[in-house]
Amino acid sequence: MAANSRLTIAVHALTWMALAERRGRQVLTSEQVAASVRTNPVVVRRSLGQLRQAGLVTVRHGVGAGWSLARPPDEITLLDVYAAVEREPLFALHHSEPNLACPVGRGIRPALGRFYGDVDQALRRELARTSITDVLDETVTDVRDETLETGQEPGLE
Amino acid sequence: MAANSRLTIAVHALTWMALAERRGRQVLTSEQVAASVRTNPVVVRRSLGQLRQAGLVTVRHGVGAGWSLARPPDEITLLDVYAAVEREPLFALHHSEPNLACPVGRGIRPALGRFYGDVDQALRRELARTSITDVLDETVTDVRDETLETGQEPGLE
DNA sequence: CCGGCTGTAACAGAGGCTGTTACAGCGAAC
DNA sequence: GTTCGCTGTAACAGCCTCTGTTACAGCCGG
Repeated sequence: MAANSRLTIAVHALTWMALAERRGRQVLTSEQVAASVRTNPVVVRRSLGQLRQAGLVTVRHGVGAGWSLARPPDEITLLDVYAAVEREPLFALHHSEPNLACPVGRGIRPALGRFYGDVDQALRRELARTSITDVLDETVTDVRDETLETGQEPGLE
Repeated sequence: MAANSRLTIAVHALTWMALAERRGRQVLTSEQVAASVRTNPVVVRRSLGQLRQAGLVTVRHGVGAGWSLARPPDEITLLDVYAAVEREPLFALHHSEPNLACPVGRGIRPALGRFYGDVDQALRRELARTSITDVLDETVTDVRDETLETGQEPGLE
């Protein structure tokens, strides 16, 4: 278990929802998504819950409940997903306050904050360049020949 | 304790070494650096050890031992420090293999790997734009009036 | 040889993430 | 209104990372 795979889980879920939508299935349950990601349905619900709070997906309760995309998948970018799922800044400043008697200790936090802000902006600009549709197209490109043309269903049910 | 502050610690250490160098002190001990960062000397040695492996600093043993910059500080970029200090990729892929019976499960990992690679490149491009000298100048700008002109020493000894 | 500092192992505490169980709540369908 | 399936969420365990700390061997200039 290394870094944090929340962005991957969320994008995987959205990508599969986009594929299902293309095939006319508008609603998926957390269990169906979990079958593709191969994790526990609760993990998927936690992830989709964050996406719901960000307005990227909608949920229906009651019998026949499940999740749907709230927007066309080409209007959902990786930046939207990242912002919904990651709260911590990319780089943390000092955990304990540095020595304010030292010029570096006193001045480095605002300075680093500015540079880190620039890096964060660059990261977000790049994330905004890719949509869920882009991910889906790139994903199925790799498997089109083996699977899609045989009409296989998108995942276990 | 939130995210990871290793980049901050390493940049802080290098920035202070650059300031000390400007003032004619070529060698600093881990304890002197730790006094500015306000952490344990072992933490500093761990961090500087990674920078040494990356060729950014040199170390002297024996009496009068300590650390020096291996290159002029304007030739050390935040990317150099980042590469020396961070090993994990920015975003992790799935911990357990997704369901290969699903087209998304099968194709999404290489697809995401490509998009994540683009993001990583953008991040590194931005990090490469800033040098330790830039950080030092930005840092002392904030405190020049209060401290530098009074000739105060850079940190506790 | 001495003394000071590095290099590194070992360990503890805190916290995050994933995975899991359990259960209350909701609402469409009947 | 009842039923039933799924959501929403709490609670917990296991694992891992990071920071901080102690301890100690190794190195080398004087």
